[in-house]
Amino acid sequence: MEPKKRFIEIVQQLRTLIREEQIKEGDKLPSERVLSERLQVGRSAVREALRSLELLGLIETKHGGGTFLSTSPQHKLIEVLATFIMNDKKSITDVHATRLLHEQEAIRVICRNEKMRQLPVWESLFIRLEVKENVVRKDVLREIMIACDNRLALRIWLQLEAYSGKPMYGFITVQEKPYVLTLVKALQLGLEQEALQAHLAWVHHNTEKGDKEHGDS
Amino acid sequence: MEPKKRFIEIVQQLRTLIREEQIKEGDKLPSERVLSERLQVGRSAVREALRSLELLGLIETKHGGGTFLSTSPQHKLIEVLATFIMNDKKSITDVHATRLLHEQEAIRVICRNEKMRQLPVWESLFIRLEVKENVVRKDVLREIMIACDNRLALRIWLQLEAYSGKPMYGFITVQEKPYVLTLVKALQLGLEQEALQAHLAWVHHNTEKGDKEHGDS
DNA sequence: CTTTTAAAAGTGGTCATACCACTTTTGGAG
DNA sequence: CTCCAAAAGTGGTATGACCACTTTTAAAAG
Repeated sequence: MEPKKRFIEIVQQLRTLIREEQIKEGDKLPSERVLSERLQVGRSAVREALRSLELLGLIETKHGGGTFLSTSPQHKLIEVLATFIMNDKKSITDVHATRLLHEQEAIRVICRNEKMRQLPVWESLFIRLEVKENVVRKDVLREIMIACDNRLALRIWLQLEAYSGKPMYGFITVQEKPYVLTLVKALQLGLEQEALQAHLAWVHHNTEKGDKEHGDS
Repeated sequence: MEPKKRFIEIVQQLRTLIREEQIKEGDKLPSERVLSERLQVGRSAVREALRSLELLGLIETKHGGGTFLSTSPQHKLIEVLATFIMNDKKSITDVHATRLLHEQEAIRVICRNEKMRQLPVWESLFIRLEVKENVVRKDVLREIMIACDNRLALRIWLQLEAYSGKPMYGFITVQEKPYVLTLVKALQLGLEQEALQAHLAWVHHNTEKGDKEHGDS
């Protein structure tokens, strides 16, 4: 085997430390200076490892505040990829297509798995939609990605989602609500084709119209 | 907008520099010291940007040799992800499932696109397989991923593939050749279901038997 | 006592320097 | 010309010093 990169080792050590220290999501990590002493490496080496984790959205850093385990992953990964290898408009298309790809597969997986279909989250979503509560688009899709139980795919999707921009953060409008309701219902019943179709129709509806609203900062 | 992270800016500057300097894949980039002077930032800042690009497989660094634009992307991304957020055996399962997901979608896209189906690469592959030439498994799948023309998905797949390990680098055996031939032929003819099925059967065949051979270092 | 506010300590961000390990280039010996 | 050792170049790491910003602390004001 080729010799491991240094910062990969440090990442592994950080992982062990986090587990031993029982550091949970949102908690503060030891400072860079403390870490460099604990791990017996220079601060610059620690920073390179932390930078990698930040790029993947696994940690968040606040200037002057500290380093924290991420709660809701904010990555920079796709942003770097996009600015670096993609020049033209095709970047947006690719991100969109790749995101859709993951969502469609998740729907397939869920439809074919009885336990996933019976998760209470679907009933909960259905009620929230029917009761005219404002539901953010992203939330529905995130639940789907979470349900299909592939943490790696979830990570990738979260990164794609964050780069998809504002439309994902908008509320579900009255016009598009039928698509979502159909999607959720079809998911519960395991109607794969219907669910896939509803999802596509929904996404298509959103991309046709240029929504500008978005929920939170 | 929130103020951009420093290393993101530097990544963009690097991109501009690479374009202006006409640096192509495989070419050497200016040294870290030169870059830090050209961009008027510290060497550590340059290194953080370069580390990000390396993590994404966009550049390769050789200790004592220099920094080069990647020809065939070498990740580290999935490795970091896997070692950090995945503890148990499920990591391997997730990587595998996610890779399959991308391959299946690529097959669907190709089958539904006439131009992609008519690419000469399929005929070429078919001949190479029939003539008993040794063909590496990874190569077939990579051609498929390339053909479907989603650079982002291709990047992600390449990273997943690299983490999938040795089986991908093995040669296609006589036993599994029928699956591959069926897959390629079905691709050309646009027989979506048959292609998907052949692909699954092939992968299943490979994961059942534990191949140890692998082609190059 | 509580509230307010300014100083101090802590932390990430950046730069500069020095040194090490390794590779590439160079130039002289044969 | 070939071969090989020295020199130069380059990435890798550690250290120290600042800066900008946040959090904590403690003194001052009410």
